[in-house]
Amino acid sequence: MTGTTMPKAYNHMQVEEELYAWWEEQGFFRPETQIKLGQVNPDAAPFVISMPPPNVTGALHLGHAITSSIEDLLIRYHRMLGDPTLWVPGTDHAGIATQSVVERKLEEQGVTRLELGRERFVQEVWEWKDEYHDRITGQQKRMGISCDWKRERFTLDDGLSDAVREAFITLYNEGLIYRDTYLVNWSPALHTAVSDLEVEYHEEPGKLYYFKYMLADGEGEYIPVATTRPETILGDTAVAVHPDDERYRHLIGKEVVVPILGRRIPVIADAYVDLEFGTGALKITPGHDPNDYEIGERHDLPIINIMNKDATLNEEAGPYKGMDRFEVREKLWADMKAAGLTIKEEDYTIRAPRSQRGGEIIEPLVSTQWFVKMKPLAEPAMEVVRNGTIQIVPERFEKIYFHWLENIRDWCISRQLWWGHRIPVWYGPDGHAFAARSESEAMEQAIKHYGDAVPLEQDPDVLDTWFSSGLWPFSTLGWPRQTADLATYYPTTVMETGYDIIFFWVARMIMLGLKFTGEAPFTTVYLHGLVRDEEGRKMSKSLGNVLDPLDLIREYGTDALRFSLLTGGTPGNDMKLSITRIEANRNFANKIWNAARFVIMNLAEADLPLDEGDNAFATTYALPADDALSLADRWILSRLAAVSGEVTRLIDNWQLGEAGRQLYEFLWNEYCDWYIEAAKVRLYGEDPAAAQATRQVLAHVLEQSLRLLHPFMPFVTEAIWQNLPGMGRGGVGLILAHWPKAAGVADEEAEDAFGRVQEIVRGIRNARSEYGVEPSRRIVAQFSAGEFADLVRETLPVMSSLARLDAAQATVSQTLEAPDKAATLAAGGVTVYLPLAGMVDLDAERKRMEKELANINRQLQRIGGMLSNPGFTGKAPAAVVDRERAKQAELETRRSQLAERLADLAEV
RNA sequence: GGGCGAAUAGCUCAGUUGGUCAGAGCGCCUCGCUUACACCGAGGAGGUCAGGGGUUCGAGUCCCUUUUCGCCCA
Repeated sequence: MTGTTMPKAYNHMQVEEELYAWWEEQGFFRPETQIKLGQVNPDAAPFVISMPPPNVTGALHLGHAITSSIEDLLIRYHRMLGDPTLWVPGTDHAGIATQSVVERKLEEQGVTRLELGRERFVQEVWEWKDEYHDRITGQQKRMGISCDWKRERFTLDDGLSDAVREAFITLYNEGLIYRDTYLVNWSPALHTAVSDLEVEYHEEPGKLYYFKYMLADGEGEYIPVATTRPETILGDTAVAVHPDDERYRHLIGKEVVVPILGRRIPVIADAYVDLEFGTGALKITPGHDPNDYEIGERHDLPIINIMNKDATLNEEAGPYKGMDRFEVREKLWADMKAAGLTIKEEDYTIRAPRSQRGGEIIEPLVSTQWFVKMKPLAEPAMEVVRNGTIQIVPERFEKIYFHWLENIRDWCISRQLWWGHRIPVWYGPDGHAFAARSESEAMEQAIKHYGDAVPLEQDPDVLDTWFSSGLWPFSTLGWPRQTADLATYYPTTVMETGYDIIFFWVARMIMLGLKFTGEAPFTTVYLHGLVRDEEGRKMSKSLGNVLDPLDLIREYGTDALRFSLLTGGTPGNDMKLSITRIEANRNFANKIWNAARFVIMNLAEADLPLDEGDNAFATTYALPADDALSLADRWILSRLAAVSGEVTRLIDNWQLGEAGRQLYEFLWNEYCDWYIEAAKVRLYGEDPAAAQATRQVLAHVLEQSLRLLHPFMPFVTEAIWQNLPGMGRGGVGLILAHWPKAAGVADEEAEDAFGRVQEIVRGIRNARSEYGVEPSRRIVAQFSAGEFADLVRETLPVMSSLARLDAAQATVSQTLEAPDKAATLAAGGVTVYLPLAGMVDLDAERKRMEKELANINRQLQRIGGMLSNPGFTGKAPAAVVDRERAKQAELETRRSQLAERLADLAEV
């Protein structure tokens, strides 16, 4: 045994950054390198992922970490399969989010955006972007992601900006983009319109205010009305009642008087009114409520806008002009109370519309904005999912996807911001709009239109960030230019992201992808759940409870974090972060490290032949001839084949977590706990050929397992692999090694036989423990092994080592007269006597065996019931019935063994 | 109001064509510094798989229903 340079404990800090730099420098993340090195079949269909671009708002959180973990797993897996693999990274300018953080930062310095002016402000944001971009990519590198940094994009890059303009102009020319004055969601804090999706509704305690709408011509007659927003009374243009409502029918067509303002408005009938709610009469404010807006359209009601962009009231509010809306709510109500117009207030839970970004109350406000007509885009997007061109995983999200698209509304895409893609529209003096790629192009159009050059002014607004993100899968590959990348790598393969942006992003990419490229932008949508903190709270972009993955990486290592995120949950379901789990997975990395240390220490002197395989990337340690294999060797090889097949199948079926868990169990519980321990016997034994064969199997199984584990834990596996003698020749990394082919057939005989060995060893260990035998003491065992006598003889050295038997004193026979004072156990089809001189209490022994016997009888009864049921034997698959029969036979053997022994004991 | 998800050992969670599926990690109890690993090893305790009904030879696993929690949409 020689030494190794591998330290006793795996030190992730020592290897991760260095390995990452090496991978990147070698170009391993690029498909070009795969092709150049011959690692890949250049004609094979490429595997491509467009990375969901993180916002350049701030630091990454665990949501990004899970995205990185899953996507890198898929990328590494496919690269190892030999597919040309491309992962396109990038970042998103995140209009509202970034603009508001920079604004906040400036405000802290005592400067406002308006003071600075558009140009200088945007410059500030670019500086912010540069800083955070570097921070973000730095974090991603620490996560170990193997994306092609040379193809990195930013949504405001020139190329992507071209794509945005191209998309806008195309839609505009087709009439799918239009400008209109409409009731939109207005953020008074950010001074911009936002889309429906950017409004979140929160249930909050509020009040329902009941008051009197006095009839204009009645003697004190009034209609009672209830509202949660009294300030909107000032913008009312009607009061609506249900046409069938007996209470108010006689008032339809009459007029009522708006409190304080004294305007006269009509009482109208509309079936929208809910008879049960409030008083059954509804005040209508078309200018400040979406439902009222629709009712207003139906009845041709005037729209009165009472609000300024900052949510103070305007001159339409009469005496309340200049006051904030919430102030008015109080003041107006007080004034109405004084005027005797109020009835009552009651507590009421309101659904407050709040900005997804800043959390402020959103006000519905009429304003002129740009919209995308969605219906024509939605239909094809539904079709590609319906017909299977795109598969959504987990499938249940399809329903959500369809529901949204079926009820889609036009998309408000203009934002009154400075940070983003400027709307490519110029206006002539009369307001005529020209959509163009540049001002000069707009001028050409203007000259054609007006017959002469006129001063043009570009629309000051920018586009919704998601408009550019919606083009991401193809804009990053060069579109609208017909580049080689676009031809080769588009459509992409998998879109992997969180389910929370299925509407914001996924649906829009599908719609825009189909529209502009004629193809679905990817074939699979894989949606992961949200990572929550330990209290189960959502970790969201600017909520504040974000955990920096870097802290976890520093403490536990990237592999531990990745493995935890990958195996900690199931597809599409949220996951609470469990620190103890990360710790456990750190330990797992250490476990593998040490298993490898052990193997390598024993390998160093040995001359290990290689199995060249199909090519250098498949080269692994050769296995010894079949007849040189021990039972344990055959067993672990059979297990490796099974696990390798299962892991492959599970990844292909998107069961990434389950695949990881199987590897964990295989490596820890089978390879380390059983195989390595069993291998030590032959490794340190007298027979050099046996030792050599064992080394080969140890090395082979480890090497193949590292490949399987690499996509889950890239660093520790690569670090170990680089230490494996003979591997990594020619500067190749595990990162490019080929995925293990479903090797060898299952060796059922070996699995059955070794299973018996395990049962016997466990039985003996259990007995030792129960009798309190000192761990270090070697004990005598006598096997009455029946048909398994040969097996027991063959594996006696291993069992002796694992169960600390005195091999020299052990006896093995087919049948054996039971010794008088011995603990007895029936396991693996054999009876084992442990003559623990002076330690065996026969009464206790009897009790123990009776208990076990009872347990066996219980099981036999259940199986007997099943097997005697013609329904079961007739209908269940033969394999299931056979398995139960075999189980029954095993149990009957054990029962008779135990019964026999009990009978013996009875005579003592 | 509609839809979806979750409810499994003290805690965090697995369990995908219904037939060793009653599991893992952590925690807990007993031992142990055996030359890879104490970031470890061995043994052990612990759950009527939320309640009820149904389908089936057989159901955490499918259907219905109730309860609790969470999310999405209106």
